[in-house]
Amino acid sequence: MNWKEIFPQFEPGLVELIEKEAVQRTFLAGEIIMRTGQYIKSTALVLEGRVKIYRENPDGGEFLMYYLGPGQACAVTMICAIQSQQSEIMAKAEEDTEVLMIPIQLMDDMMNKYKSWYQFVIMTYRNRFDELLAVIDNVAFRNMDERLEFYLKRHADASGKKLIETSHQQIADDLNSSREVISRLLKKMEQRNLLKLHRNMIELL
Amino acid sequence: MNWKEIFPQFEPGLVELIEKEAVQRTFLAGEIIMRTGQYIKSTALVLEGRVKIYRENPDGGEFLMYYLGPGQACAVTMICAIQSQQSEIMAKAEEDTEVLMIPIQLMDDMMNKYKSWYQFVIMTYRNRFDELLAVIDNVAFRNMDERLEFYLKRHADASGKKLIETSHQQIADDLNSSREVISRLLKKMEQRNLLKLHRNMIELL
DNA sequence: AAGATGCTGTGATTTGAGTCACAGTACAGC
DNA sequence: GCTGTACTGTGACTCAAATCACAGCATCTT
Repeated sequence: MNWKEIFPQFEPGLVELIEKEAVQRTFLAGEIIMRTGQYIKSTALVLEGRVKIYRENPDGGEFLMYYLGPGQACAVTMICAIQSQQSEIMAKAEEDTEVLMIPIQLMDDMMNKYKSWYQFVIMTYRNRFDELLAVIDNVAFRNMDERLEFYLKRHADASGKKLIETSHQQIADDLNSSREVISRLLKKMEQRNLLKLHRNMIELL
Repeated sequence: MNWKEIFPQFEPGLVELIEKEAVQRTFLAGEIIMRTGQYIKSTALVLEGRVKIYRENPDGGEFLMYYLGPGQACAVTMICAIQSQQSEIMAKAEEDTEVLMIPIQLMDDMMNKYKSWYQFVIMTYRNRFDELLAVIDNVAFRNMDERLEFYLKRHADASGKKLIETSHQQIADDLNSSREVISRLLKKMEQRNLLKLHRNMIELL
């Protein structure tokens, strides 16, 4: 997988620098990329696969914030990286995932020298900020059924598939709800012909 | 009110530029500084007073995200400013408030030229991001009583006073709850000797 | 002073969602 | 095949919070 095709907007000097200094790394599905409280030493750009950014709650739930796909980067990593601070969130590979790790020491210099990097960082901030706003909207204003619909839609968008391979329990964790509630709501959606339920799989219609 | 004392970290060249190009403006308590969907033409730095950043919900509530005090700036304004995009949030003066308005055309240049500005912007991003994470934690994981306690504490911190001058209805709006629920919870807190209730005023103990 | 308006307190009821209990089903491994 | 494990479906119950209904107060207006 050639990262230059995924980030075509980067200017030549920047490409060279990344070529020289960055490390490409693979995470297997389920592997934790970053955990709460961990110190950050590099910024991660996603090349392939899907990364789940979530917040761990006191009693074990994994409250989903958003997914990162190819061409995206974690805003938290960037901000933390710049100030070498601790992260407040968890990142996990949902599928086998390739990332490009850029050491934080380079960040300052890159921001100053390469306009295309600077713009990429700003765009990343804005997009992640907007995603957080959407999450807040959902938990603050919507009922579980609406949140579930939103969740399924986003999952499909992020993976590009109509088939969502996951258990009801996993969805409940992501939404900080309970399995029974999700099962019931899914059943209702099936009756409304919005989807079809299978074992470990939901088929959107 | 001299803004240079509030932003002592700004370097001389930057101070000069702001002196020349920025406009100082006063908003009266209750005045809307920015509304959802509005196009942004300048970034606002708070000099004095307090600005409430909130999200309007479909049926009229004002869901509180955070307050901005002297020395702080709105991250959303900055991000939107840089890309001249629409805002997703509302900003309102909670008290009479002085702000310094910096035209967006200058942003790019300032980011490139002045390290102190660049650092200020990055710091602002990070702080606001963290506040949003805290908001998500609260609505996702906490019950109303805990959220109310957090709300009162934050209000006191932001205003620097032990007296919170507001109605139960206003608190309910900020937390996207209902007046009766808040009244009852406040009563319970009063019985636990955490505060004392007055008309349009809550006294923290 | 009388009335109007807005704020607060409190019971009764409803509702969305979480919890408990348990049954049925699909699949993996032996 | 049989068996254990993980996933799913459903009824019954509980609980937090929203809603409804109203009454008492404080403050302002005229």
